[in-house]
This record gives sequence, C-alpha cells and structure tokens, in this order.
Amino acid sequence: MLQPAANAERRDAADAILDAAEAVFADHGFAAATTRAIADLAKVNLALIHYYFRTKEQLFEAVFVRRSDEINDRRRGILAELFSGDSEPALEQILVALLRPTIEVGRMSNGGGFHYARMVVNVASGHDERSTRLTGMQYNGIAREFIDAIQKVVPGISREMAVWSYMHAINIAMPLMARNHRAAVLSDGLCRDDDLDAVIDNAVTFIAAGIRALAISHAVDEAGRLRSGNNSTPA
Amino acid sequence: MLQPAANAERRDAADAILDAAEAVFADHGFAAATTRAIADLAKVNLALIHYYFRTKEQLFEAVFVRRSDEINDRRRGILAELFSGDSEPALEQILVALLRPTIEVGRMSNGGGFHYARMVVNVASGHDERSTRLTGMQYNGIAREFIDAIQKVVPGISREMAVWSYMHAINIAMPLMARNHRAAVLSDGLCRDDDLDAVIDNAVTFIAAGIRALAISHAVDEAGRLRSGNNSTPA
DNA sequence: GTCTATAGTTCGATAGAC
DNA sequence: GTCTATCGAACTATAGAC
Repeated sequence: MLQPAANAERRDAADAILDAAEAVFADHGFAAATTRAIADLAKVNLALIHYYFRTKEQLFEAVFVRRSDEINDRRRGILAELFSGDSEPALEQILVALLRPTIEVGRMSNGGGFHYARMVVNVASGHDERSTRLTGMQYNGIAREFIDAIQKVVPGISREMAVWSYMHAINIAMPLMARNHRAAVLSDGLCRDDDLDAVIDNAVTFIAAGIRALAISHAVDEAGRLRSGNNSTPA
Repeated sequence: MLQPAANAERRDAADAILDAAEAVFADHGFAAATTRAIADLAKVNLALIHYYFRTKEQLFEAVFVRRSDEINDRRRGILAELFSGDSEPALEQILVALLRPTIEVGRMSNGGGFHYARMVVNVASGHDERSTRLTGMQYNGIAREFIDAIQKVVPGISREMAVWSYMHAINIAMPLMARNHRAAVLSDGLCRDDDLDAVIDNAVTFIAAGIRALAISHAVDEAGRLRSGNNSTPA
C-alpha cells in the first residue's frame, strides 16, 4: 500500500501534484492554470498528472474536495461541541466555528490552506457550471447547518434573515482568508491582514452586530418578506 | 465623426464589441473568454476586435474602465450632495451612495451593468497582476473618499476601523450585485436576489450595525491596534 | 509508475484583398 | 473599415517504450 518514492524526501507523486495544483490554481484560476506549470512545480512528469487524475478538470475537483472536507469536518466538530453543553452558545462562538477552521487548515498544511482560500474565493465568485457545482456539492450542507445554528441562538430571527446572515458572513470572511492585501494598500499599511487572529476577531464583531440588526429590523413586521426600509432614498 | 453602420439598428462596431465583451468576460473570466465568442455575440468580424482594441488584454481593460468610471461618477455626485447641506448625513446614506449606483447602472444599460458586476467580483477576487492593477487604478481613489466619509459621520471611529468597514461593505455588496442566486438556493427560494432594492436595504442595515460595533469595540482601547477580543476561543 | 514524443485542438493576432 | 485566410504558438491529452 505504501511505495516509497525514488527521492526519499518527496511524498507520493499524487500528493505532490495535488499540492502544486492547489498553488497554481489559486494564483491563476482554472482556465489560466496549465498542467505544465503544475507538473513543473510538483517536479513530476507531465504525463503523471493525467495518469493519476485523468483530466485537468478532475484534478481541480480533487484539490477542491480534499481541503473543503477537512475544513468542514472541523466546523462540524466545533458546532457539535458548542451545542453539547447545558447552556446555549453565543452567536460569536458560532461565527468563530464558521471562520477559524479555514485559517487553522491554512497554518497546518505548509501554506496550502492559504492557496485553497484563494481557490474558494475564485470558485465562489464564478458563475460557470463547474463553480456552481463544486460550491453546491461541498458547501450547501454545511451552510444549512450554520443557518440552523444561527436561528437557534438569535431569538426571533426569521429563516430568510438567517440565510442572508450566513451569506454576509461568508462574503466578508472569504476575502479575508485569501489575504489580498487590499486593506493594507488602502490604509497605507495601517491595516494588516497577515494577523488572521485579529482579523477574524474584528470580523466576528462586525458580523454579529449585523446579524442582530437584521433580526431586529425584520422582527418588527410579521409578513415574512423584507421590510420596506427607509434608508434607500438618500436625498 | 458619426458614420452609420451598414445595419441601421446596430450601433458602432466598437460599442457592440464592448457590450459583447462585457457579457462574455462576465460569464467566463478573462482567460476562458475567447475573442471568437465575443465577435460572434457582437456579430462583427473577428479581425475588428484587434483593429479597434489591438489585444484581448486592452479590450478587457476598456470594458472595465467604461463602466467603473460611470459608477464612480455617480457615487461622487451623491457624496457631494450629501455633504453640501447644513446637517451631517447619516451613515446609512453614505452606504446607499456606495451601493446604489452599481445597480442603477445595471438597470440602465440593457443588463450590461449586471454583467459588469460579475466582472468586478472576478477582478476583485483575483490575485494576478491585471486584477490588482485594474482594481487599484479604478477603485483606490473612490475607496479613500468613502473611508473619509465614514470617518466623518461615525463618531470616534479610527482610520483603521474605517478602512475595514469599507472592505466589509464592499465584500458584502459586490456578490449581491452579481446575483449568484446562492441565497435563493440555500433558502429553497425564500430569499430572492432579483429584488435589488430590498437586498440593498437589507445589506445597508447589516453593514451600518457592523460599522458602529467596530467603532465601539475599538474605541475602548487607545492603542490604535486591534483590541484583543474575547470571542476567539470557542470552547 | 515513469518517461519521451506527438497527435489533435484551439486560440490570439496579423497579412493583405477589397 | 471590413473581410478571408492563415500563421505560429500554446494547450490538453494520449500512445507507446521502458
């Protein structure tokens, strides 16, 4: 079951390909990434990519699934622990369970997790068939678990607002994980996105306040649709 | 200066190319988009693309600049009006000035603005040289104007938190404009992202609450760095 | 399992006629 | 300005030797 590579300091060729693909896909996206660049970075022969993964498409999917399974397993573990006690967890704890596993995986896997975060941002922003399929396949289930959790700990929040809360939380968090350094540029270095613990703490404060505001704003009308707000006509 | 096309119901070839390119780039991203698909959609000869725009790269840039200039002009107009009166505008009005012009442009230009919103999401999530350059060139200036405005209307908020506030606001808003229908999927149709007025109203409520929470959380310590929060250790 | 060599496409861009 | 035709350069994927 375990056959040592010719070079002792290298893992299996398949693993080397997965890691290299993660980096190349993250930097260039699916279309602009080339199997040659992946083979070069992995230091394996080009034909091996197709021997192990058949097509570029299936390689991409393998990379995506590997890391998302790891992250979602951690999320489920934390969620289960939070709800196993006698008292109800705080909303902030739910959000930490949503955000932290991504950066923890990023720290562990030799930077591969950070590459993955950029991949996810690309996939989540894509509207092609592959992006939609992978997002749904790997994240619809865990998304509904977090939406359920939000409804449990935020009194009176509607399902509709809980779903929007999850969407806003994810849309804030994923670009932070990908660390595009834009906050640093806009603040002339004042904001640092490499201290992810501080960044997440900040984001959790922001998101929790937003969610509670949604719960209140929507609770005042019984209709189950978005309230007709009074802040959309500026002048 | 104005030469009518052979087909009277069609505008200039260059405009037709720009519109078609906007749609194709939005659907497939820069790399996966082909000049042939753009030429077909625009119903012009392939060679005309290179005649008018020289390269695929410069065509992409022209599409991006055209619409972002239009949106940012509107934003500046609203901002100027808000700060021209005697009383200080509300934070919610600043946020509406940030979010609404994108959807207004989307409504006007035969759906082109919605294609552009997807382009922006792709560019903003990219880490390649082109994405970084275009984002900085078209959006760094307007970003700083909104960060300034946030600091003016939110008492005691630090520059650092104002920058993060802008980042969170944009990261929430852009995916909404792109309308990926994910909220609808996760809510089994309960959330609708095609009613952008309601979506924006919802987002403004969420973002304003988040910003005020950031201002408070950061105000309690004088150090100018992120406070060390107490919500990052779940169990 | 790993390699070389290459088939088979597709793409961006241009030359040159009209 | 608009067209046809095509070049040359990439790419994915495979065949087949070892």
